[in-house]
Amino acid sequence: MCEMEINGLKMPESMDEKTRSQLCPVVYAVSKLGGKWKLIVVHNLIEGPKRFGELRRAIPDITQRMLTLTLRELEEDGIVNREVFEVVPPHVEYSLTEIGQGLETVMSSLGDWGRSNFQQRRNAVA
Amino acid sequence: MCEMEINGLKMPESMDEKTRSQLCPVVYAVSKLGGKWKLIVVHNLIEGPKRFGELRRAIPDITQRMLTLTLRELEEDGIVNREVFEVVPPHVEYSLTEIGQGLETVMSSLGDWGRSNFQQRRNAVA
DNA sequence: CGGTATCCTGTACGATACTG
DNA sequence: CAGTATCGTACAGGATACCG
Repeated sequence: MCEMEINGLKMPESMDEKTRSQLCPVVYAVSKLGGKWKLIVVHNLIEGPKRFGELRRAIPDITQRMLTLTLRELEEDGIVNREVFEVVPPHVEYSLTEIGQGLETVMSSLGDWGRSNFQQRRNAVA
Repeated sequence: MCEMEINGLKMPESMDEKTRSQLCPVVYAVSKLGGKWKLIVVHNLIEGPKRFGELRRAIPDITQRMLTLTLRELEEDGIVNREVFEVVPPHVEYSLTEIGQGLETVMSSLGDWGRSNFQQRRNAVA
């Protein structure tokens, strides 16, 4: 289940359970996308590039600080691109890299699940 | 983008941005699956039911306490089923509910992304 | 075996103020 | 506009011990 190939080689049999589980692609993905805001920010960039302020308005509960930190980490992980236009007033645009766009199917399946789960549970109450 | 229907009705136009964003299915999904361990646990139940101890061994870094708490929350959210066999020694089995199984596509796309991202970034270094 | 019950801690996150 | 810089804290999560 948790196979992850490294340079075309499967994980060696000798590898212990712990290291093994840390190389699981799902575990790996979760480690990159964990935290309170990362998926939300990615979600908001799926449609196309957005400026800092646009993201801020689209995610009302996020603080300026957390938006900055989240974007920096996503950038470091090669998920988000940051483009600075040297004008006054400053203009900075964030967009998904190729890797980031690879998350589109994740986001849409997550959205599908959210919708149907929401429905089912509402119906259960009603 | 963040449409979520309630009893077949779209969100009213009058709803403000904040409430609106909280009804986004992606935001909803993330709120149910956030935290350090939920997706990992779900991932481990995709293949089929597992006992408490099996989960514990499959996720070496999780503490007994966090596994319990995580399973309880997943149960409360209708994602995981808990079945107790009244024998000695105790035997408890956890499995995915129908809602939980709906996460299969999420998990597999997440796994796909993890794999390819992992590859791309390794190749970039090499 | 599959848990609770306590106690404790780190850090992820928030609030506020300031700036190029 | 798009950020840092500081400071403060709640709470997610860990360690340990004990139990039916």
